[in-house]
Amino acid sequence: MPELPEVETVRRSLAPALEGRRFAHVTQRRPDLRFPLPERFAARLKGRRVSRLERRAKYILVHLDATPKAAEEVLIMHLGMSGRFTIHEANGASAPGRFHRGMPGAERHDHIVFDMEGGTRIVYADHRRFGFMDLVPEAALTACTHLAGIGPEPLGNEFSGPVLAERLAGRRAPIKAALLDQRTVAGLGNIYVCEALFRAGLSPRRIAATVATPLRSTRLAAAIRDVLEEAIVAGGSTLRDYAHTDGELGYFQHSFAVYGREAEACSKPRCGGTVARIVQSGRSTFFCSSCQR
DNA sequence: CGGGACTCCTGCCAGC
DNA sequence: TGCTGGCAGGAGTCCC
Repeated sequence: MPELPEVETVRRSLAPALEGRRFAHVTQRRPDLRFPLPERFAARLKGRRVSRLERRAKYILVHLDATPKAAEEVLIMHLGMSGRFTIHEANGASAPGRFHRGMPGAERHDHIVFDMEGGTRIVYADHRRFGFMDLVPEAALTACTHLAGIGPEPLGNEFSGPVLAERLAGRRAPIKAALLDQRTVAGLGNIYVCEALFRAGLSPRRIAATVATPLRSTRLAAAIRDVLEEAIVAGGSTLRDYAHTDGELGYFQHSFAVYGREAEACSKPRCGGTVARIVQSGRSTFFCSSCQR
């Protein structure tokens, strides 16, 4: 399940294959992913030159140059939970590990194929089809339905304890739910919320507004930033469906302190607690009730 | 408007 | 061995 570190890892590996290049041909193998693809999606991309790739929250933004007929546009891509890109270079060397998980017939889920000038082929596969793509005018990007209202980037300069405190003030939801809400902070998902709350020593059940103190919000903001930065360095986490564009796996999952560790001893020195699993708003939450308060 | 429940989809795995 | 049911979860929609 790609969260910010996984999406950032994908963005970085796609960038050299896309930036400065044109789409020679785009093959759309079904009319929709999670949502219908835009009208004439493949035709509108053909011939367009990519200026740069950017990430916002869990979205990859592919900026397209203007043409005589069209203004600058942005291809918005969201991986959902099982979206995966693989890059196949023109020399015939296809990405190793394409079917590394022994997925017979996986090509059934290859929904979009981007052929770039120069011969590089980028395949988007998404067997659960929770991902989606959209094409919007550059001028309308920040106001578009996907991005409007999304909170600050946790790795950006605009994110800090006071900023987080302001966004949690008055919120009656559990802090776990508030952090999963992309309007609070951009890019967090179930895993990194659990890990950040553990590092900050805060209970996931705590009412969000009670975290809006200088001490707690500063501690939590730092924990969020630290865990995301460490995960990016590790190439993200690989669970179930996520893999890099070359089929390689991230390895941050080995660094999880609580996620997926139900009934294990808390890793905090001298804590002595046990990792518990509870369900909050239909999602598993892992935490140590001994040192997370 | 905030918050929670429900929904989409498919693969995988535990349990019978 | 083969089937079934539960689970995984990002984010949109709907309802209170």
